[in-house]
Amino acid sequence: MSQHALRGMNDIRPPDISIWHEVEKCAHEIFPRYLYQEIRTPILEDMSVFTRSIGDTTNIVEKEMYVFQDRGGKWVALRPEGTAPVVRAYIEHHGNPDEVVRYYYMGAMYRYERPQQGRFREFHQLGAEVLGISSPKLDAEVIHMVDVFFKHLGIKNAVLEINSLGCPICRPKFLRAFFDFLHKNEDKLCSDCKRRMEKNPLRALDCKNPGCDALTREGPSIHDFLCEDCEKDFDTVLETLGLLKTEYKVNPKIVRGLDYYIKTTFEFTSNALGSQNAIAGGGRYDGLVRLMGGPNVPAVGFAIGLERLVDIIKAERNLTAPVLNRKGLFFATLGEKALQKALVLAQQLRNANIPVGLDYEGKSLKSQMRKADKMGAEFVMVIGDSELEKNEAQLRNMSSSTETTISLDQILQALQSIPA
RNA sequence: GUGGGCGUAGCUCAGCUCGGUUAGAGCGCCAGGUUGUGGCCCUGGAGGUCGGGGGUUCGAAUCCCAUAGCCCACCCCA
Repeated sequence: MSQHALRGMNDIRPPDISIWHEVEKCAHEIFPRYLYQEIRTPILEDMSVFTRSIGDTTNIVEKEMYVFQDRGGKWVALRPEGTAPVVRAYIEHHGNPDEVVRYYYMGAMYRYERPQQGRFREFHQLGAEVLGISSPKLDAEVIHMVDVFFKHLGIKNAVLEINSLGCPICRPKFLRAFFDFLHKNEDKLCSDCKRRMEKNPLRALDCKNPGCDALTREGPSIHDFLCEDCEKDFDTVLETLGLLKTEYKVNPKIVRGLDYYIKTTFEFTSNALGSQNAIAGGGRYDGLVRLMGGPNVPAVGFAIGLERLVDIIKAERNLTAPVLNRKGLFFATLGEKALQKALVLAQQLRNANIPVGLDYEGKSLKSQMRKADKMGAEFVMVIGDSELEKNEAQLRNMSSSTETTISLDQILQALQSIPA
């Protein structure tokens, strides 16, 4: 244990890596159907990209960001989330606010937190942002796309919860009423919520303490304070979700941890995880582009937590044992000449997209057969002196344990003529 | 930042309560059993500063202390 990856940072290796590949492939397949294009932004940004956007009093900015000065003295930060960098890139490259831009991204994010199940200091998000459309129908379509993505991966127990946080016009009225309510009932609140009351009262909605939970359910609801626009838009979102057959649960307690969200907010949760049960979250953030120095452009986005997603996929699949289907070929050679011949033939097969293994050290045939079996080869080609003389080899089918003699010049044809 | 749990082979763990000869098992890995044939089986082998450090003791994986780490939960979030 002399060297260890940093706390909260993990190596992603086989066999898990294949699930990651699957998830990535699925994203590249589905998101472009909705006209999203991939964007890759730097992992490191000027610190202000995040402090200005996420909100000074959020946990992320207050104590979770990896921040340091580079050698030139500039304050930089490892990105703790994906939206702000995408917005920064949007402002940098797109001058026309009438243009609709749709981006998706995936990559590592960093937050200095205490690790626990489903939460790490380096984690990966798959997200998307749409800039330039204010219609709530888009909100619904974005959410629907996430749902489609999950279904495509075979995820069954993801639940969508949705809410409206109101806008800068109506939210302050609610906040005042809610604060008054908390203040009146201060003696019933847990110590954490007493603290939250002053700083960020909305957070009390999120409290899992049974007493606070029951209390805030009795209190004023954001939905009684929504202005006409917000209420109409929220109805449209729900209506459109119905149209698209996406099941949802309205939950007035969905409060997001970043300050820039307005109106529609949503989370997908799963009971297959531990206490970190959110697998995706997002919402509308119409004011952010302006706030970051760009034009006044409406926007919607979301992010999916990939570690958690992979966890769920593993949990849901664990019931069925994986089936090993053999593929590829292993050259079992006897003698230096045969090995040389195999090295050359191996390249031909690899060029034809066939996985090929061989032994370089002149091990016993038994040993080579074991290697072939372990790599999961469908065929083994045995080449020895007698075969070399006749320019042929024994082709062994590892599933049926049958062997045929084939010409060394016709390996490719022979392999390709066998139905997979 | 707060609380609880855990550290012995690549992996999963036994041994620790009641300190005592070369620290074990299963799986995995390598080799042999058939000097030209895999899986099953049999035999053998490699692999461990018992997290690192300090202390008690004739003697510490085992008892004590303090450290770094891992896990889980709170906080918060993906």
